[in-house]
Amino acid sequence: MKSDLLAAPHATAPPSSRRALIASVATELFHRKGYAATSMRELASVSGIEAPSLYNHFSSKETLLHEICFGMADAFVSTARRLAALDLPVEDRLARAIEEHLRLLFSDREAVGVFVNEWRHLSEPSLQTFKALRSDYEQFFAGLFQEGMLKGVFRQGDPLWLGRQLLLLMNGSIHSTARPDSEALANLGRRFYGLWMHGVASSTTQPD
Amino acid sequence: MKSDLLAAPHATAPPSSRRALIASVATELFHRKGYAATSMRELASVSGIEAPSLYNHFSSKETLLHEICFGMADAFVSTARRLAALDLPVEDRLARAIEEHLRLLFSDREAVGVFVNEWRHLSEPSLQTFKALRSDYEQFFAGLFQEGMLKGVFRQGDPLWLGRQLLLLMNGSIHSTARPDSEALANLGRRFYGLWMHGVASSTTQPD
DNA sequence: CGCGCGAACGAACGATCGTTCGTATGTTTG
DNA sequence: CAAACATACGAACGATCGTTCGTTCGCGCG
Repeated sequence: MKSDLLAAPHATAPPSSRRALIASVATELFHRKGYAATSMRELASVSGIEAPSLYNHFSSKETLLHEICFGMADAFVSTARRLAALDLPVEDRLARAIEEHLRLLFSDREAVGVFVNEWRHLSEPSLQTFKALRSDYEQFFAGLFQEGMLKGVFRQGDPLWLGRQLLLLMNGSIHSTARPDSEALANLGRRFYGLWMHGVASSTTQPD
Repeated sequence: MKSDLLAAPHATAPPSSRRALIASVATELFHRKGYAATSMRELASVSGIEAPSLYNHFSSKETLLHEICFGMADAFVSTARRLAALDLPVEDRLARAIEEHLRLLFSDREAVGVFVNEWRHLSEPSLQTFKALRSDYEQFFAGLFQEGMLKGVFRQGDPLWLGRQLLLLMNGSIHSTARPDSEALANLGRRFYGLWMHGVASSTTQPD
């Protein structure tokens, strides 16, 4: 196995090796048309290559999917591990988690799209492993809410539900067309944080 | 063979005609495996029929998808039209919209799953029409937020963004395993409304 | 120079795809 | 009873699927 170029957060930069080019094209096609609706021949054609040559770089179609999905999953989980170790008030850690999640999300939107929508086409045992990683990441967010509730910073509720909903919300942002620069990204993060913390009601109205 | 006798006392909603049974099975398969990954032969097999016989009821595979997607789209849009005509304070109309959206969502989760995830496999011109219906529905929610902002009930923000995010959030609920009864559904609606209105922060903390 | 090897290709494999055709079998209608 | 119709099926169509095979080409290295 060569270097894991998928982990590097460059979306548009031209990959050096042929292998990385194929992975990048596959990511785009899997995202736009779906895994099942993308054929190896089309992938080859867009890559400027013949279909059999693909198998000099990837042993199967599913290997491509595997690499994309687990590349993103590892990135998310390792980010979560890093954030969990931070010594900050829980609401600040939440803000950081939102910010980092969005940063990762926009570092390669197409890969995230595949990660979010196409993972179900993985076969066992990869599927099990993937779900476990996904659950880890959800648990990290759930843990933030749980801790915040214990400390009285957050209203009571189901922490796992809240974690999943927040992730759902952020992941939906990849559908917005504009590619945000780092400033716009920070703004988006504050927007999510504000919405999640205080909702849409004007501050004059009171909670029930 | 008269296998109709077996089809009578079936699982959730016993479809009267063969046509409805096929549509129901197609919905389940398209939802669980995806449109592209579902073959007509498998659909036939699960329906207890041979593949060519399907074409006595539906003229093509895409016709099935079309019927599922537009069936849900029409239901959502007509509900929105009904709600828009209601003479209620805007925040109450939002609560009702959330409630009705959830009700529709859980009335047929599999169809909603197809509606949300598989519409992109429609071909033109249906695809255009579908997107237009979808946009109508988003605009309805955006309109609620816009009106709420003008009246000072809601904090300032991008109404279309808020509308899309709220829909995204609710649509994600179909992944939860439990089938809620009408009381649990009402609770879920209040949960969404509360979260959306006031966020997760405990009421002692203040917005920035 | 010659040897090995990764990378590319044309051909083609067996499987499966969506769909059509001809036909058989009731059931309804005149 | 006969004509008409809806529904089912087996066979099979052409297309395309993921993948394998045998081969060739070009390059680095002894």
